Amino acid sequence: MDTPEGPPPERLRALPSRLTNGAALIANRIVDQALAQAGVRRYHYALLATLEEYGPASQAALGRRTGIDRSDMVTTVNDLAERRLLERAPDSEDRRRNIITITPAGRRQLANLDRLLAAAQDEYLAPLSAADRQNLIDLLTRLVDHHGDKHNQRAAATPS
Amino acid sequence: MDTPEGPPPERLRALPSRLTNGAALIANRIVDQALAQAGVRRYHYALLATLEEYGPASQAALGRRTGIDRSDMVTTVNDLAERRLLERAPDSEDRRRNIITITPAGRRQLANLDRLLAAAQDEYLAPLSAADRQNLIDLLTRLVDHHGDKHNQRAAATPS
DNA sequence: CTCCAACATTGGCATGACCAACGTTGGCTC
DNA sequence: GAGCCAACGTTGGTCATGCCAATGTTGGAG
Repeated sequence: MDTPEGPPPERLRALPSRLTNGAALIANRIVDQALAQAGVRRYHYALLATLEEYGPASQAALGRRTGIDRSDMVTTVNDLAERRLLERAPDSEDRRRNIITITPAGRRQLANLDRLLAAAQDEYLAPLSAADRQNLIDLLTRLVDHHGDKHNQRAAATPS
Repeated sequence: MDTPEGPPPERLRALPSRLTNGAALIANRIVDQALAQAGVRRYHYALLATLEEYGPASQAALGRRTGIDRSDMVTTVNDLAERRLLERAPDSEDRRRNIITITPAGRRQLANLDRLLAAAQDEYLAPLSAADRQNLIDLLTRLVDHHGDKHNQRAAATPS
């Protein structure tokens, strides 16, 4: 028949911000789907990965490192604590704090998630060669670093 | 104390999906802020730009070209019609359709938005050279194209 | 004339990324 | 010590985005 649709307008296709957002949509969809196989969402993975990498920490500190808001951190910790993937214990030295510790089960789940996530990255980056992928990572890293992690750049530039 | 925080874990920093998402967050924030100066959001710009580029069309067709969902299109058209930036008229030849047409005021606003948006892109891409920018655009375009616009690839690959 | 497809519209939903307020606790300064 | 401010965890919101489902209408194909 005729041509019911045309492709998106050039004006929009050329917009870097729009391209970035489109790619993010795709990446997030793939990643979410992968993590969903383990009944987990992105926040959960980020938290577990940070815990294993840095060791036990307070919720606030974890929030700063992952970029997760304090309030969202509460929910995330709740979820994972229910499943015994981590433990929340009051800090004896500072009773304002909860010390979050990853459990052995948490580590096992994390290993599983790493596997799922690696496959997801691969699917996302499928059309790119290894060199292209590194190139993309470099470019995006420069963008992200330049704009300081969100609007959180307090400790980033200000020594004290 | 000194620095209670460390940077985000390497595991997360290296994740392309996460980098992409981070960049998208930044880009969207900058763009939203720019468009807000004209009291407009991304959907509004996308619609106006598509209208000027392709001429009058039905809401459904515009939705397909912009990637805006039909239901969201209704709201977007409502917004812009209220401000007389476009006109919604029933199609005399197919009474199911509304033909959306950009107005002169709409074109003027669009020109204004283009200006704001160009500045926003520039801010977003600030740390990258011209070559880097083109490189990034190419890479992202390949990603987006490969994954077919979202999960909409009905006409894209499937004949019938 | 029937049946199905496309359309516009309403209403909803989940998520992500936020912000504000609260009560508690720690640490600092007077 | 008393008072004050900062940090903490928690609750309870907000807002836009990207979606999906159901409805009623209209067109067109058979």
